[in-house]
Amino acid sequence: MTINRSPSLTEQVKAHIKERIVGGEFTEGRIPSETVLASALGVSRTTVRDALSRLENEGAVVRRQGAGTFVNESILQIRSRLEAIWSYEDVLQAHGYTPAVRVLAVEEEAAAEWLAADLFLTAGEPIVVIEKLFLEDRRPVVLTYNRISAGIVPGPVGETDAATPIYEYLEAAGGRHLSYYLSEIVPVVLQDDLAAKLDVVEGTPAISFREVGFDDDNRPLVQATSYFRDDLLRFRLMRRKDGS
Amino acid sequence: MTINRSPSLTEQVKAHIKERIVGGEFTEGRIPSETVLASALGVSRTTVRDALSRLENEGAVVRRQGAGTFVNESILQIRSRLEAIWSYEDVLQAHGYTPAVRVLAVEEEAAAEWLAADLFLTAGEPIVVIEKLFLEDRRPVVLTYNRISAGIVPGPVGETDAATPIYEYLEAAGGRHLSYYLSEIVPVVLQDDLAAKLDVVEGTPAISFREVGFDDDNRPLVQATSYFRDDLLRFRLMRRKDGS
DNA sequence: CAGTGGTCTAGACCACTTT
DNA sequence: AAGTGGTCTAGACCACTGA
Repeated sequence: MTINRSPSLTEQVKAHIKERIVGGEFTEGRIPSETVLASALGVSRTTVRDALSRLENEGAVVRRQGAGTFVNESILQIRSRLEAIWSYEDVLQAHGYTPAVRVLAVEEEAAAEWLAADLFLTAGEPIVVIEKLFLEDRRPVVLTYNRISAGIVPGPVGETDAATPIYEYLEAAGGRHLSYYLSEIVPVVLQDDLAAKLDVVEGTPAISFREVGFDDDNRPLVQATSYFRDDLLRFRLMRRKDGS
Repeated sequence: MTINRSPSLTEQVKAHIKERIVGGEFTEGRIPSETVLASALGVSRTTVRDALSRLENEGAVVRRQGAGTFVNESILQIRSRLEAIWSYEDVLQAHGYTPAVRVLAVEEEAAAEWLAADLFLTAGEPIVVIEKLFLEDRRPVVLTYNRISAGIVPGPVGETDAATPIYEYLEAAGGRHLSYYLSEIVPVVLQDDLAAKLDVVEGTPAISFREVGFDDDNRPLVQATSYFRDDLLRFRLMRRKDGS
């Protein structure tokens, strides 16, 4: 491991430790002490602590005062961690599928009441709706509707634009950085249209996300509604006592 | 604000800032700079940074290099943040309900195959199942099944034991500290028994959690399955780019 | 009691945003 | 150019765990 700046030392140390973790180097789950790591890597203990804190936040390790720092085996298995999902293609890939995207529709509409409220617009303003289907090989897994104010992406939205992940597109076309989603988890029963598009029998229960994506300044950028095939993709989550 | 140890300085600084946030003191959303806070509170900048980091992890504030630290208004509204939920009574209270718990059953059973796998037992070992219903005034909102190895709580489980939050009970009766849950989010359609207990018409879609609670040593303590009335309690979540 | 992580300080420099 | 958060150091002491 060669140490230089950018990415930061802390980030490099974090990556280094993570590598050793996934490499299975710490067989009993115990990670070397902070002092040992610091002197081995030639950095201060503070830097090592910073790196370990970030790994702890991700759930990769657990620290116990007086005892040591340990690998969190159970969390490493999870491939679809709800908090960490940003690209459905990545998620499908992590599940061993060969993902594909199909753009079903790109339409301009007038913002409905509820949508206007979500996006801080006034009802009737023009918005763009992108309807996409994510597939593993041939079977549909996720159906998404992204709704963006036409003011954010002035040009017409092409098919290839629509096919790129929404946060990339917002960055490229709108120059806006998608920072976080506020998501609502809603149970639904798939009927008619939705059942047909996801290729399931009518009446199949499914999870639906209704979420709003914000930029760094807490301004809403996009409203998204998604539907998932529970038999092909099931979400997991770590809930910790501290609430992080 | 008087500063003394225990809780730690950092924790006190964090609490202090949080108070001022919820008190609406930072009207434009801007929090004083780290240097200003440090000298005003008579602590080092490191301590202030530590406190702010924790607030950032909770989603309460956002930091932007070169610009400042800002209150995250949107997250403060959320009353049922999925990651932070540990007691359904607290959640119901936060929604303005008057919560109540009703213990429907406490039974001893032999562990089924799937449960044994979840709890690292062998099939057939004795387990205790606690069935509880959480109500707001008179309407049922949450139905939970907690399954614990009988070896963890050797004594018989009384009605009042069962009524206490599961993590408190495990602490008191079993001397085990519940550290985190690994949860699976499953869509279901409420039928028969479940529909009756939650007082909804058959065929109502609902969210269900299937989760396993672990202690600090990554040992499974309890398996829980829960069902929610979507019309009375809907879960929300912040999904950030970094993945924490 | 030795070793671990937790807290805290004071100070330096850097990267970035804003004016 | 001034001010902000981001990184990093070296060192001290404390709280806790485990042998």
